[in-house]
Amino acid sequence: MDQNKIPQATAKRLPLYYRFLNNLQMQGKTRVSSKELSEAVKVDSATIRRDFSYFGALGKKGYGYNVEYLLGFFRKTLDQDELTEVALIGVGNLGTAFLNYNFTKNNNTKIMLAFDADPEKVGKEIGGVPIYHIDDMEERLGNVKVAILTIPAQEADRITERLVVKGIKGILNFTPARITVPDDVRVHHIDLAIELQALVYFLKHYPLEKMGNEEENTY
Amino acid sequence: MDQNKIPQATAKRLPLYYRFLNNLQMQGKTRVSSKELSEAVKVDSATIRRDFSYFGALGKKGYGYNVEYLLGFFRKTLDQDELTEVALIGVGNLGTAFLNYNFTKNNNTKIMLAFDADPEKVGKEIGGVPIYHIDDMEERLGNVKVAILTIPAQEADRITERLVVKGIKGILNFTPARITVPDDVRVHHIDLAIELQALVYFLKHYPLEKMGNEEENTY
DNA sequence: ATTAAGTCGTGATTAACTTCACATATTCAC
DNA sequence: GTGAATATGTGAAGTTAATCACGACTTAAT
Ligand SMILES: NC(=O)c1ccc[n+]([C@@H]2O[C@H](COP(=O)([O-])OP(=O)(O)OC[C@H]3O[C@@H](n4cnc5c(N)ncnc54)[C@H](O)[C@@H]3O)[C@@H](O)[C@H]2O)c1
Ligand SMILES: NC(=O)c1ccc[n+]([C@@H]2O[C@H](COP(=O)([O-])OP(=O)(O)OC[C@H]3O[C@@H](n4cnc5c(N)ncnc54)[C@H](O)[C@@H]3O)[C@@H](O)[C@H]2O)c1
Repeated sequence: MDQNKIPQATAKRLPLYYRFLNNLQMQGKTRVSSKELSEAVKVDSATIRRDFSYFGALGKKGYGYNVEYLLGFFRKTLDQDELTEVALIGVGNLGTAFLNYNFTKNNNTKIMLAFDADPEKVGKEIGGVPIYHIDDMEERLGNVKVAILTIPAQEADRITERLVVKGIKGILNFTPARITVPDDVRVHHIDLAIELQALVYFLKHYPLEKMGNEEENTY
Repeated sequence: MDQNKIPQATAKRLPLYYRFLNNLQMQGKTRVSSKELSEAVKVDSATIRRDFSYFGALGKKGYGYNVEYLLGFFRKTLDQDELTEVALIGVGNLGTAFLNYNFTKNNNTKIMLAFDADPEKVGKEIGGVPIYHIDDMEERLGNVKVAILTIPAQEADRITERLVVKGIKGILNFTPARITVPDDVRVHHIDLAIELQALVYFLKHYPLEKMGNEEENTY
């Protein structure tokens, strides 16, 4: 691909920058510095300049960055004009929340369909998204390449296997199960129970100083 | 604190190890190697051995680790016997999901109370957790030190300010807002829209190889 | 007792990312 | 114009974490 040299850490921050630049533009601001951006998104200003520099010289010394220009640049870079269709598997507590939300704000992703094993749920719609039976998954999935997994952990391996066979390439996994996939399938785990436990652990074992800020408090 | 030298990356994996060791014990296994663990939690076996080694020599060469012993050790290290009380702010789509779930499995954290601004919700219970009005937050919060934030983004700064004044030390922030806190308060951002966008970005710009696995597919 | 297989713990290395610090360029007020 | 203020882009240094690779020890089988 074009820019394979961009660090993954940078790539993960791009949507954040993009979102904030959109806010700025809606407020009518035409210009922004890395320092301003830094305060808003809580990322060190040097890191922001470094991140931007991977794409070339986007700013002007002594001036900063032009919001309009930067926004246009990121719109292209982040493929904001192409819609990526997503499937959601498991319409329980979490799945329902995601369907209602559906990542509507300024996004290039949309949950198009959902699956569940519960006949009570099948046939209904939530947030405009139709819910089909899990048995019909293969025939309904079509060309969708990204799935959100919000089923019970013990179902995760079986369903993942089926998703992979059907050609899914990206999975956002909310189950505690560490699923096994071939090398060409990307899985991002979001393990909410662990996030909470880790936060508690850090609070007890890594106390922060009121002043001094040696230790960063977000990461 | 006792073990301030443990890398943050290691600390974040501890709950994961702990959970899997629990599973092993329930299956009646008495012994486990770093290789087996590695396959289950998808962390390199050398990394696992290094992680454990920060706590001393927990294993035996040629044998592996004793499940019972390791589990006992981590129970203490992760303070699994102390309950950390948590408050949830904003009982909407996400908040409701968390209340129903309430991190019940083998956990040392519990959502004790919730707050919302909507009079329809106030006075009810979800998953056994009482919902109070946000106006009563200060008087109800008591000594709770950890909060989960699931309110609309534009409310985030105002509520955060109040939480900080009341003495909250850890916030799990699900809003897209990058909240501002003093140095002694720890915030973990979980930005679900960005996680999805980042996954899509990686799929398009960092294609993985079917074989070879140069690039790790989870992180 | 000897040997082969298994596994840990860790020094050394490599890799990824962040932050410092400053030369350089631009803007703005007067 | 001129000078002060501003802010980028980046080489260099620093930080953190992942991985390699192997000596040392354990187990179990013959
Ligand atoms: N809700 C939370 O706050 C929370 C927090 C942390 C982790 N999780 C994890 O997220 C996952 C979902 O959690 P939840 O609270 O939404 O659970 P849930 O039980 O409310 O929902 C699971 C849904 O999956 C459906 N399902 C079951 N088997 C299925 C199958 N084979 N195919 C398709 N659908 C199937 C069920 O009918 C149900 O609707 C779980 O793995 C859970 O551990 C949830
Ligand atoms: N639901 C999702 O899938 C999802 C995904 C990504 C991000 N988020 C973010 O998570 C947050 C919550 O999302 P949601 O879908 O649950 O929203 P929601 O609108 O369903 O719920 C928000 C809740 O907060 C309450 N509230 C509003 N102002 C309040 C105040 N001042 N004090 C206390 N309570 C107040 C509302 O009454 C409502 O119950 C939002 O910031 C959203 O951007 C949600």
